[in-house]
Amino acid sequence: MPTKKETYHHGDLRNALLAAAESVLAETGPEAFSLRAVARRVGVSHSAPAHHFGDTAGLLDALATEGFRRFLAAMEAEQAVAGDDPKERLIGSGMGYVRFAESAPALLQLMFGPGRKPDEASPELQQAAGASFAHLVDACRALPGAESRPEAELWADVYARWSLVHGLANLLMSGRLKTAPEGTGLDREAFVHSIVRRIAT
Amino acid sequence: MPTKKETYHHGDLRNALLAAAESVLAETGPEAFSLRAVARRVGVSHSAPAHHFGDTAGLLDALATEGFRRFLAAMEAEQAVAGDDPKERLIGSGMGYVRFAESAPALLQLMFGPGRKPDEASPELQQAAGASFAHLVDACRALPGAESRPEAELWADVYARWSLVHGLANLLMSGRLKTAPEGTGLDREAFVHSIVRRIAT
DNA sequence: TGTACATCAGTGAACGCGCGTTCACTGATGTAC
DNA sequence: TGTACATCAGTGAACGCGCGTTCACTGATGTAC
Repeated sequence: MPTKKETYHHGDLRNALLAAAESVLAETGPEAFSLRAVARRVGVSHSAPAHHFGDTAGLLDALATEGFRRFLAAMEAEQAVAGDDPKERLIGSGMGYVRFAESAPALLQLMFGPGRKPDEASPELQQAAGASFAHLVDACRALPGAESRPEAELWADVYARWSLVHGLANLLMSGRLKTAPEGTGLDREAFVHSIVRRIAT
Repeated sequence: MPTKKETYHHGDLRNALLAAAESVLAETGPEAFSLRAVARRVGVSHSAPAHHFGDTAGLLDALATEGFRRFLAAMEAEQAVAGDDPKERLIGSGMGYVRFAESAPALLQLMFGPGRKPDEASPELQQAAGASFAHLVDACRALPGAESRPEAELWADVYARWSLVHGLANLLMSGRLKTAPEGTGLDREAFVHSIVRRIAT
């Protein structure tokens, strides 16, 4: 009586491979990423991944797609907690963005990093990424007074907010803001929040 | 009579290797980077790079150091052109930041990307990176009214500005802002400038 | 309910490749006398 | 000015390694009758 079902067929190998790929990416970095390393982690033959994803790019593409879905979910969750005020909701989304970056940095790097040009991605990936962008645009357009602003300024607002939060996420991920600067009297979380809050001004 | 001096000794192999490393990084991406590829490009034996840099990490560390120096020079140059007004000078630095990112994206990725944690870098690299950060802080402290702001807000200003410009640079590099959005009536350069300008508000 | 067969999921040996590292070497340069 | 010798810069063959890809295979599952 085996503890696990030790069947020849895995049953959910595709998802297991995705999860393992994320771990490998997080633990060993993108340089050391390989299909064989992923297969090894799942305990499956090294040629199994190709069955599901074709090649490395296929696996990473699928992983990035899943990443964007979780990313959007993280922003929506924090936004929902923030209540009804459009400003607070926008700030909530921003905090969701940053928290996702801290909880899954390797994934965010994969999603936004170089080498994965948006227009070369699979349709699923493009759609998932597009939904995240739409979320941001909606949150900006919901701000009071947004409808009366010129289009050029509105778009500059959108990209400035995106840039700020995206840049902050990257600085945090690359270890450039491990603690709040001395003299602020804030802990890191509060300091980060005080920066993110500026997207709603 | 050979066209070039075909001496056994290269003469300036170290710099030639750095330049080649940058090209390789830019053209084939960090995944395909290898000491052998760099040596090949310079036309030198594959074991020559190890003579100068020890290993891959040593070469990349040296390249990142050079990157930070050029990065700072780019910001200082644009700042100098901007004139005397502290706001305009800050905006100039920001534009220098963004332009450097567009002219040498692979280098900026190397400098700020994951895997090169700042506190594991060589002293030269840390110093070059520190000088760039100091440049930003100085530009912020030179703004009118800066001396009367609370320390916590001043630091939040610094990091918010850095985040915005750094995030914008990354979005540009990853191909997410190839043209200004429709309806803005701006070209890309002007749109980018309208975003960067917000760091001086 | 039983049987035959097609399809699907995963195996594992084999291959060729580019990599980093090592090491004995050789050509060029600088310095001491 | 000439010679000897140490040092430095770069060579190239060899090695072992992990990789992606290929391919004939086998075990499990589903479907038709």
